[in-house]
Amino acid sequence: MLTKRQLIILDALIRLNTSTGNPIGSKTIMNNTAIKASSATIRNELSELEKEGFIQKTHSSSGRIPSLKGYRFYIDHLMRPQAVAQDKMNIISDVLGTHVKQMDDIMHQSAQLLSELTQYTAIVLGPRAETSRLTGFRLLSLNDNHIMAIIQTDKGTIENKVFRVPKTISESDLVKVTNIFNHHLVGQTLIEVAQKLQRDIPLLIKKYASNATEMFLSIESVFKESTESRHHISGKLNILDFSENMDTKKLKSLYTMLDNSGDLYALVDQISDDFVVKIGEEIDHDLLKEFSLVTTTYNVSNYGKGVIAVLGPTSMAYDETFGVLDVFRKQLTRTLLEYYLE
Amino acid sequence: MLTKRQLIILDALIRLNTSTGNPIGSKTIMNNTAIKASSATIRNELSELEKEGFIQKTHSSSGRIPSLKGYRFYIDHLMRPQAVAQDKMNIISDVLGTHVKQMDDIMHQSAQLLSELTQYTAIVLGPRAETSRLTGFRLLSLNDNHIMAIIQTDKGTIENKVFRVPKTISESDLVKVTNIFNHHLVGQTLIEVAQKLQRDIPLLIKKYASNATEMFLSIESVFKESTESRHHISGKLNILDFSENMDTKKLKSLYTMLDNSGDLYALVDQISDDFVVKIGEEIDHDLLKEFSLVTTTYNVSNYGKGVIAVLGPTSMAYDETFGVLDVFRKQLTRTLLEYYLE
DNA sequence: TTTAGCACTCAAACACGTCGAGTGCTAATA
DNA sequence: TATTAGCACTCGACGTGTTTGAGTGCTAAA
Repeated sequence: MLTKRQLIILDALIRLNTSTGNPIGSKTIMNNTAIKASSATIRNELSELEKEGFIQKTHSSSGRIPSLKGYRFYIDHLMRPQAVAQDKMNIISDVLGTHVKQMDDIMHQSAQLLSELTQYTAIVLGPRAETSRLTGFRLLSLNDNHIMAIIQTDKGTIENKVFRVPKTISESDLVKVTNIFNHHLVGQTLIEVAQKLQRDIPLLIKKYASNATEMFLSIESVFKESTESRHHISGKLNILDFSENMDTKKLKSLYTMLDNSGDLYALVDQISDDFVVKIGEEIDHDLLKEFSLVTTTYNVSNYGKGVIAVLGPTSMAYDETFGVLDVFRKQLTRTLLEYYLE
Repeated sequence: MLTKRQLIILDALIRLNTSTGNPIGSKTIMNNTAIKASSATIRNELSELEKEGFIQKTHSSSGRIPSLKGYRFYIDHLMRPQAVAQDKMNIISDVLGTHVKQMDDIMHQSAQLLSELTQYTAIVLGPRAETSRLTGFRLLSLNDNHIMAIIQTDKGTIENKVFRVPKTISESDLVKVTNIFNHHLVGQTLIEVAQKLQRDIPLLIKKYASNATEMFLSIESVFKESTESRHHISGKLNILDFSENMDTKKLKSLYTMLDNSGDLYALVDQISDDFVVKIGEEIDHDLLKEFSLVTTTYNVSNYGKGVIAVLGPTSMAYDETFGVLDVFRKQLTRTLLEYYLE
C-alpha cells in the first residue's frame, strides 16, 4: 500500500527522529535522503503517511513524529539490526567470557555493560528460581560466634549468609541441624523447601537440637534469598538523560518500581523467545507510557530462560539496541552453556 | 546583643521555615508566637535581625529565610534536640538490638531505618578498614568447580566470594594456597596484605602451586572488597522530595557522587566526635550547596569510630534530626559493644 | 506528477498588566 | 520611648498579548 518513496520517507523520518528526538519536517527529510523531490512533494507524502496513521503532528503546524503504528511498522519491516563494532564485541566477550564468576556476577556485569553500551537502562533477569532443586546445604563454623550457611541448587546458584549465634550452640547441634536439613530438604524444589521450612523443620529442630531454634530464623532467610529470582538492573540514572522533563514525583515512583523485582518480572513475564518490543502505550504500566522496552531471552543451558531487556525512550535507536542485544543474547547463552558443561 | 524578643522571633522564623520550606513574613510570625505585638513591630525586629545578618530576603518584598549565620546561631544556641517518640524508639531498638546479624547488616539496616524516620537521606559509614588485621583465611571447596574464599579480620568483618575454577586445580593445591596465605598474610594489616598480594604472593603461588595462579586473581578481589571501607546509604530517592526543581543533569551528578564511597568519606572525613552540622555553603562540595549535612560518630567497641549522617534540605527539621541521630548513635554504640564482647 | 509560492498555524520567547503577599517608612498614639 | 495603623512601594507569579520562525496545506502553473 505504501509506495517505495513513502517507505524511504518513513524510514528516514524515524531514523532522524530517533537520533535527534525531535519532530521532523519536510525540509529536513529532503536534505537527508537521496530522494530527488522538493519539500512540497515530501509534504504531500507526509500528509499521506499521516492519513494512513504512521506519523502524527505534535501540533497543527509542527513536524511529524512516528506514531505507535509507525514505530511498529518500522521495527517489523524497515529496521535492520545494526552490526556491533568489533571493539565493542571484544569488550563483551572479554567481560562475559571469563569463567571465574558466579551466575549472579555474570548477570550483574551483563547489565552493567549493556547499559553502558546503549546508554539506556538495562535489565537482566535470571530464570525463574521456583523449580530449582536444593542440592547442598552446609553450616560452617567460622569462629566462636559466627556461622555461615551455604546452600546450593541444581542450577548452579550458591547463596550464603553469615550470622551470629549465641555461644550456647554447640558443634554437635550444628551437625544435627545440618543433618536435618540435608535429610529432609536436599533434593526438593525450593518451593517445597519453603513449605517444609514453615511446617516440619521447626518441630524437628526443637526435638533434636533444642538450642538451635534461634539459628533457624537466620537460616530461613538464606533460603528466602535464594528463592527470590535474581534481577539486575543497571544504568538507572540514564533515565534522567532521556526523559528530561519528568517531574520528581513521577521519577520517584518510577525508580521505586525499578527497584522492585516483582514489578520487573510482571513487566516481561509473557516474553516469548525472540525479540519483543513494546512501544510507549503498549507497555502495560502507567509509568512507562513514554518509554520503550526491548526484550529478548537467553538460555541458561537446559535450565530455563532468562530475560535481557533495554528500557529507553520511545525514540530509541532501535537498530543499535537490537544489534547489541542480539550479541548479548548469544554470548550469554554461550557462556552459560559452557558454565554448566564443565 | 539580640533581645529576648528577637530571639523568640528568630526561633519562630526558623521553626516555621524548616517546617514549611517557605520564606516567612511578619504576619505569619505574629500568628504563631506568644508575642503580643503587631506585625509592624515584628517587621521592625525582622529588619534588625536582617541588619545583623541572621535572616535574609529572597527578593525585595519577600518574607525572610534564615541566612547561613541564622541557621548556625539557631543550631548552636536555640535548638533543642527533640525527644524521639516511644514507638519510634521501640522500632529502633528492635531492629538494632537483634544480634543475629553481621556488622554490615547492622549498618545497612541503620541507614534504612534512619532514612525512613527522617525522610531524608541517611549515610552510615563503618570505621576505616585500613588498620584491620587479617585473622583468618580459608578456601572451601563447594563442588567440583566452585570454591569459596573466606577472609576474616580482627574487627569482626567477614567477607566471602564464590568463584569458579578450572578442574585442573587439585585439592592439594587448595591446601597449598591456603597455607601460603595463612603463613604470609594472617596477622598483617590489610594494607600490608594488599602490598604483599602485589609483590610476594604471586611468586610463592607460582613456586608451590603453579596451577593455582588463575585462582589468584579471584582471591585478590575478595581482599579488595574487604579493604574497601563500607558505606551504606539509604533514602536516596528522598532527595527528589526536598529538592523539587533540580535539573536532571545536576541530579545525575549528585546521585553518581552518592554512589561513590570515596566521595562520601571525603565529605565526612574530618568529622569530630560530637554532632557536626554543615549548612549549605559550608559543605565542601559543589553539588551539595543547597543541602545540609548532620553528622555524628558512633563507637565500634574499641576498634574505632563510624559515622552516621543525614543529608537533607538546608531548611531541615534540625531538632528532630538531632534527636533521632542521637538515639541511633547511642544504640549503635551499645549494640556494637555487645557485638564485640560476646 | 511535481513544484513554487503563499496564506495559515502554533510553540517559544518575550513584553506587559494585574494581583497579592510582603516590605519600609511615617505620623499618631500609649 | 516603644508601638502601631496606614500607606506607598516592590516583586514574583500568573495570565494575556505580540512577534518570530519553523512548519504546514492548498493552489495554480510547469
